[in-house]
Amino acid sequence: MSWDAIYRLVKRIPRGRVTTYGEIARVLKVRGGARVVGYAMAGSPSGQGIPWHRVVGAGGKLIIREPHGSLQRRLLESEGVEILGMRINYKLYGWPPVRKGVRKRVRRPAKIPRRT
DNA sequence: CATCTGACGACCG
DNA sequence: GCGGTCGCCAGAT
Repeated sequence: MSWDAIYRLVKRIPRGRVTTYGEIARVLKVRGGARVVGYAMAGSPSGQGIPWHRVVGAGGKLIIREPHGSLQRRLLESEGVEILGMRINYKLYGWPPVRKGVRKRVRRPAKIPRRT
């Protein structure tokens, strides 16, 4: 897994929305899971428009320690994301990375060949 | 090669 | 809901 793929996905997060390390890990099938995604973000090259601040912990928790924590907080608030304590209302601001045009199609029990 | 350290997350009490 | 544990794995030492 190249971190580049992670960065590309993060770039797609719209302003005012957030997603989680775990989500990214699942969608891109990162071997190391969420933790490695966090590691990738920590090493994300600055000045390349990567909105790292839009990536939060599971459930919308802000887990970044200082000195970047407060920065993330500021950036998010400037985008209109409401922060309560150390967390965000993920139900409201969460952005699903998955292309959900593809809803899970429930397998119809196909018509039972009715014998007469 | 052995250990340690995380911008994580699921679980459990 | 909150803190503690444990599993995860990629670098750093």
